[in-house]
Amino acid sequence: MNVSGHTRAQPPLDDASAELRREGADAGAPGGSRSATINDVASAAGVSYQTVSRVINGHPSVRASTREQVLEAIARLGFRPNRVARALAGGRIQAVTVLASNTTLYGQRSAIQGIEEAARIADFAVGVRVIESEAPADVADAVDRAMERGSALIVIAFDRASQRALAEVPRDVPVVGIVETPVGDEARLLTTQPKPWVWIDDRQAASDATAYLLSLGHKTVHYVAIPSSTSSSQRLAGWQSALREAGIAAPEPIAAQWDPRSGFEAGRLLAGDPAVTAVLCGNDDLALGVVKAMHQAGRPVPGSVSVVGFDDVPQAEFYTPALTTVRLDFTELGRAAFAALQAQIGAAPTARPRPRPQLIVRESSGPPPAGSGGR
Amino acid sequence: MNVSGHTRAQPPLDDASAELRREGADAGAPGGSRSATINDVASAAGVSYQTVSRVINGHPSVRASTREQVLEAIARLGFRPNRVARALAGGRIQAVTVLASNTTLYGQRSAIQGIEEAARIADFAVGVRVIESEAPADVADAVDRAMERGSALIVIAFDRASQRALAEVPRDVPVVGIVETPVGDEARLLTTQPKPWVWIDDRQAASDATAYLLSLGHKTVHYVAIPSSTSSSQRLAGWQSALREAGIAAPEPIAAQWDPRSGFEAGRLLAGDPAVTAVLCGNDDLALGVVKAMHQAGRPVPGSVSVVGFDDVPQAEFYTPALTTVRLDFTELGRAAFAALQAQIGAAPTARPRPRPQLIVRESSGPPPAGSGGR
DNA sequence: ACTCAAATTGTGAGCGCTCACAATCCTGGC
DNA sequence: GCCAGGATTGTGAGCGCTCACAATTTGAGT
Repeated sequence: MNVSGHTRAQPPLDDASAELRREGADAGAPGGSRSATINDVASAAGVSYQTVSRVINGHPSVRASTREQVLEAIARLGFRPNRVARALAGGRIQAVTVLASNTTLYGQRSAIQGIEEAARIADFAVGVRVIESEAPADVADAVDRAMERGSALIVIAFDRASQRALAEVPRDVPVVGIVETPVGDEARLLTTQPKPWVWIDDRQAASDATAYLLSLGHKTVHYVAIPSSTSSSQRLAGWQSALREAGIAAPEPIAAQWDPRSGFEAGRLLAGDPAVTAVLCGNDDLALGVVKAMHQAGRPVPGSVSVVGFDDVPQAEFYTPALTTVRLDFTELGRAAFAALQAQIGAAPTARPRPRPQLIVRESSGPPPAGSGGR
Repeated sequence: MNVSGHTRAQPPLDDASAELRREGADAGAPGGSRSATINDVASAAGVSYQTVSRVINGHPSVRASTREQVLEAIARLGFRPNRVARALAGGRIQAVTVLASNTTLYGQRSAIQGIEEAARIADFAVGVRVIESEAPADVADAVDRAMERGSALIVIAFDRASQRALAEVPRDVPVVGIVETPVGDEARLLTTQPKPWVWIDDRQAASDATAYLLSLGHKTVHYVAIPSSTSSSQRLAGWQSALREAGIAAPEPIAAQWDPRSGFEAGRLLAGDPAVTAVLCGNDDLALGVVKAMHQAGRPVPGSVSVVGFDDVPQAEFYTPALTTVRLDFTELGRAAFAALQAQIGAAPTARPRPRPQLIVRESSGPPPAGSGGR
């Protein structure tokens, strides 16, 4: 790794890079001097600064002709309202901060991507703040910082730390939680105490995936679970219910983390048991690890064991074998979260379609081996 | 997908969630009323607001005893300086915005992760802004927005759009570019015109990886390239130089994108040619696609073809076969970028170690098949 | 033409903090 | 014991914008 430690050149500028600079800049900001303020626009348009403020905020009672002039001056001066000043003065919120415990896991990063995209369209600034640990102090700190005046919050609450963070957000701050499918008490509570939460309902999908494996002839389906913020997730519940419907007692789920290594370890455990012929995994990384472990244990996938994941990461199609998995559209979920936030702060809520999870059958699943299959 | 469209409950609050709220909050912010300002602290400590300002900014000339009192008042009131007001008043910069063309690709997302981590430690807020397209207007817009007063910039410039963005940042804005290894003219320019850029020097690594494949007995090594913002990347150059040193004419590199599908297509192309026994890929996703294509074409990896990637994504170890690849520490690169930024804006630059790329040999590479190998 | 309300515009104040400067306080030296 | 000069503290002003309100202009109605 190479780090050019030099400080950038000071005012005496060279022509080469100066030439590059404004090449293709949009209409505004001519010259390059300090950007125009609302006052500059006001005097340029011959109105008061307040009128300009009204125009840029879409206030109704401004005469059309006046608005025209102001708009023209804005364009001419390349004026851009200063978000910071706006926030200080207590204006409309124009920023979201995403609170998450991890920005690299597929679900979370995809959600962030969706939020960023929606926010960009709505001309919101987006901030990101990672919650360092589950420790109360860290959680409180993360919330405090993220809240800093002028920003709404979206909390990706897929684990304990972020779940706590979501709970700790003061009620006067606009917030939307991206959560696991509410279950049991929580779900019931939601009907009486609606909260601004969004989620992907994966119970049915988990059930479908399980039923699919069963239909292939497997006697049972094992489950390798991601950590759940709630005591029992709906993903797990869906798996259980499908098993129950088929009159099969659910085996003990294997508790794992989020990463492939954890899946690998779970896989090693499972590989030793010849009764294991079908494994449903909480996410694709886990599935990848399980497949690898099976492989190493001399149990080909799908020949000897079927493995199904959750997420459908872009790579899943190209794994060997290509992974059968449940597609979860986290990017869309992120967009939905942002839409919910807009609804909450009064901006027109763009109703979003609700794509459902979908089982994508590929190569990693098939009938059980002749010897052990058939029920 | 389920979206609870309800707005959050208004002031009439329920005890259950109220109980959750401040549970475990840190020392400060008792009660929950509007947070304390610098003035509250000032009167609580019996000094002027300016003295408080001096204390929170670590100004030297404040009597120790006074500082004590102020600090005590700050702690007692749970005061947190308001970042927004601070930015408005022209104080020290406390925010970075990361400009990138994509936040999900491994390199970029890892860099963002590193930046976030370093920024969090330095108590900086971090924003993210995606550059929509290469179009000048979009690029300019992204830069304009990101710049909005009070924020420094880090541009992840791995492709054309972001490279343009980097070039367009006005010179009075603190900025650090995360770039590809400078090459040719650009590298020469850097010696005279040092810029605040950081990069991972991957030329040697590319050369090493190529030499490694050659040492296994392959007659040549093919290269599947990621898009490069510079006309020729150092990754490509390293590959070429290793080939040249071995007295081998470099075959035409295959131009690809960043994604596995693109690698798959390149792989199909390559699979048809029996002379192809070793393929170096610009990243792991490409390698994954190439492996898949080879597999489908009946050319086992590494039995018939060796495939080597770049990045060492966390999954690489668990691919089948486990991927031989060059580990690139983008997270550390992100941290370095932030450190460079701090150096630039005067904050103490934490010198960062410089990890180097490293070839990780796993299962996807081996000697060429008996029939075609040996040189 | 004249009144009145509504529509439109302008004024005052301040968000919380930082600059630049002026006003104090203290210390030593004589 | 008095004064210079630095150390320490305080005051004034304003960042760019938004509130709340007051002032002005309209237009309808009679």
